[in-house]
Amino acid sequence: MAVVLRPSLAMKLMHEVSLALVQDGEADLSSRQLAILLTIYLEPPPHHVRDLARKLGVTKPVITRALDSMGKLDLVSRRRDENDRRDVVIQRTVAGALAVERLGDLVTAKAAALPP
Amino acid sequence: MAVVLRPSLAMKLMHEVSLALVQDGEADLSSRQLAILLTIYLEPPPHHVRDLARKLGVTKPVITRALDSMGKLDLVSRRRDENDRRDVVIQRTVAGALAVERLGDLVTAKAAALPP
DNA sequence: GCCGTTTAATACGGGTCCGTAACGAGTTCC
DNA sequence: GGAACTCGTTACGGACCCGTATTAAACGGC
Repeated sequence: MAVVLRPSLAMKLMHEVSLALVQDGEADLSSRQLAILLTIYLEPPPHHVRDLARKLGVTKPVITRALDSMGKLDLVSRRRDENDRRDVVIQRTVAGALAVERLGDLVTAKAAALPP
Repeated sequence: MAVVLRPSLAMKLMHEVSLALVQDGEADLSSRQLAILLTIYLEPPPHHVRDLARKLGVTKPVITRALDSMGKLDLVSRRRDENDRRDVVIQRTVAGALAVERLGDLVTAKAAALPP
């Protein structure tokens, strides 16, 4: 079995988390950027633009631009694949790993503070 | 006690939920809009523009515009307060309640499917 | 070597959202 | 009744994101 979470508590949790993310005004990631970031850090590498586009059901330019934005924030980085130089391998960064870890801690804390 | 959720599981949960929201391509709400929507539906009324702006730490035009957008989607509605006609009271709608409920069900389902 | 395929990136036009500033309507206090 | 204030909205210029279409580089079969 896994995590037991009634819908009313799930909504409360989403509320607390979304409020906290908006209030600190830090990240400012779009929902797609967040989905991309979490995929990169939670699923096993290697990650390519085409895979992310297919997985999220969006076009490749969406991924390219999101990587540009998150790259500026040092949340991800890119490297040419030397075996097939058409490919770009998306890599994790220390700052990105920290940001994902902080998000996990935030959700955990909000979940622990929920009423019974 | 409340919901026990290790950080690694919390991140997995966020990942699943954000992926599902992006993939179905339905709602397309910004993070601020989501925070506003959940506040309206999970905290006791009445809700006013100024309160939401203060709670989220954003300016009032942000709230006005978010209510415009979500009003077009029939997720919220507005009404003048007859006691003080400067005030606008933000009201829930059936479609909005359904959307919030669906989100709660989604999070619940993803949580239940998490590994132990 | 050549041509078709695949990859990521870029150009473009359109839409949305932002914060600051200004605004009109309504209330309060004297 | 008039000044000061509060409330929500709108105007504006700038930034970001989107999907389609196009591009340039690289690969692979022949």
